[in-house]
Amino acid sequence: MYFCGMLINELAKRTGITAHTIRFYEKSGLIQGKRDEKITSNNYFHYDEATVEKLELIKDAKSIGFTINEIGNLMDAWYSNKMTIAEKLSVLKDKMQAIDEKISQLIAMKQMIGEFMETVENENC
Amino acid sequence: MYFCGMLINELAKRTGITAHTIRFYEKSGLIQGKRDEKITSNNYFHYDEATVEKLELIKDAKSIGFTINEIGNLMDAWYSNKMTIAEKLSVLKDKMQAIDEKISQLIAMKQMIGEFMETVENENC
DNA sequence: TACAACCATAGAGTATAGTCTATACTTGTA
DNA sequence: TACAAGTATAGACTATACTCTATGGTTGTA
Repeated sequence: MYFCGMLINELAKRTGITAHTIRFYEKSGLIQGKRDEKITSNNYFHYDEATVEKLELIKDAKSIGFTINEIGNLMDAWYSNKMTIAEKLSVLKDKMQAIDEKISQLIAMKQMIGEFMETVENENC
Repeated sequence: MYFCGMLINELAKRTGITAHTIRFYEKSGLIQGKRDEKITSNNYFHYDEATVEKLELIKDAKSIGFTINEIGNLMDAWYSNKMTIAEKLSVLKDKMQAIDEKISQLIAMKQMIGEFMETVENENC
């Protein structure tokens, strides 16, 4: 038995993301499995530990509202060699700013809701 | 000329939301225009200042990632009389918690990106 | 070697949140 | 009064992000 990384189902179990969704992410360019040229009987994709990490990053980024496209850019800055250091830093700085903006908006909304809760409480009197 | 509030196009101008999208929100139950029973020649909807405020709230809530459905619940707690004070407070508290969670996740992501920026910068050496 | 479990690909289907088109009636203005 | 501009409704269309089904081949185990 020859093993090079893991197949899609194990990756799914490891990350809690379904094989279907993993294939969707692969088609979207977020991750890339590798085919083993020494195996000719099938064309199964093999995934490494780095892919597990990438999928965790994708989960985190999605949960805070980044789109697949935005995550793709972030991943390029993170993992690929297609960008210069300056370009990478620029992408990362942009994301930082986007996050700061979101935090500000969330805090503003918290304030609004907090004020409204007081109003609602005083309806009692 | 008889005026009761504003028609959809003025509401659109006031809020920066297109008439199409406003109708979509109306169909989704987020806002409600009123028809003037004294006018029989048409069935135009009339909107008041409160609707302007609601649409601003919708914009804010959307920008921080709330869905139409979630915004609907929030608006019920905010404006409707269908809920008791305790129910309203419960909805608002839930939203507060959801926002706190999002803020935590955003801060965690900022940290990750920050650490990664340092790594990228050190690739220079 | 049967056969359940696994893999790949293509493409259909779903949910959310709009966005646009067509149709038809109403209003305001030159 | 013509006619451009505004309004309502229904329904088609788009984009995003999955999710599922169908089909056909491969692997592992009893």
